[in-house]
Amino acid sequence: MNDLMNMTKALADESRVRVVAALSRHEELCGCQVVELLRLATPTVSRHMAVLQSAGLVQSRKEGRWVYYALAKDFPVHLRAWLDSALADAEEIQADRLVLEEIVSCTVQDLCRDQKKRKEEAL
Amino acid sequence: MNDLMNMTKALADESRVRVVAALSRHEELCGCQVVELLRLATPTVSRHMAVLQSAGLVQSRKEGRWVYYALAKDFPVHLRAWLDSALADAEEIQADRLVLEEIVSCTVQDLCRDQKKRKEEAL
DNA sequence: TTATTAGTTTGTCAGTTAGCAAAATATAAA
DNA sequence: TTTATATTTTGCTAACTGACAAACTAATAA
Repeated sequence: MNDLMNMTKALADESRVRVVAALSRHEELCGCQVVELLRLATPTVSRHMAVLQSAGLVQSRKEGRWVYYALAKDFPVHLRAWLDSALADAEEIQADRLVLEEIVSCTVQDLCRDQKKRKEEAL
Repeated sequence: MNDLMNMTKALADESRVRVVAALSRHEELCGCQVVELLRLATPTVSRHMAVLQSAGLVQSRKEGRWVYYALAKDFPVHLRAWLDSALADAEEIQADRLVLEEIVSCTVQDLCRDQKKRKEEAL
């Protein structure tokens, strides 16, 4: 029961569901790409990813300075089916899909550089 | 997306998941039976059932003084499959099953009478 | 080594939520 | 009508959660 509750609680947040939906289509996303998608502060995103990981819904691997996230290999099949059908025509997810195409069309290096620039301009 | 989030938030509470699991096996349960199962204060249970209903996971009908709850007719199929498999051998749910057998073995009238007695003794 | 940078951890604040008691509502029984 | 009773609503408190900034870690680059 505890395992299930960790999952339901992880899914009780819109940002985290959006990440799961994104990973359902994109195989792997690195931290800065998720930051770009959600447009939340880096620490907040890090927290969200930690919650998803400790719930067993997401796994990660580290490559150099970057952390790549993916759906857990044993992501519950029925859960995925439910999410897919429930989100099939959700506007927010469709918008995310467009943003994601942009995000993955450039290298993570370029993406990080752009983010840094934006952050500096915001001061 | 909003519909989905209402569901995930409704399921992000152990008591509410236990109720859904109970209704997955018992077709209909009245309010006092749910109180008996969860052993929470009546107002608390009423709140939980309201959350489940406004999420569209549970429906209710009123019969005299009693309110009977059931899983919503259009309860998402894949969600149900996920919950069933995830809770198949959860200890808490197995314990609930035994309690439920007791609960449904007497009439709601008798159950309410017992609850009233217990409440008076607690003063 | 020193500087840079992707990500995490910590501290704090605002908003949300589960819990109960008490009051209110609705329906049946006397 | 009055009483009893099953459930809901309201008001309150304590615990939890998401957000950010600032400090910290880990790993590459100069």
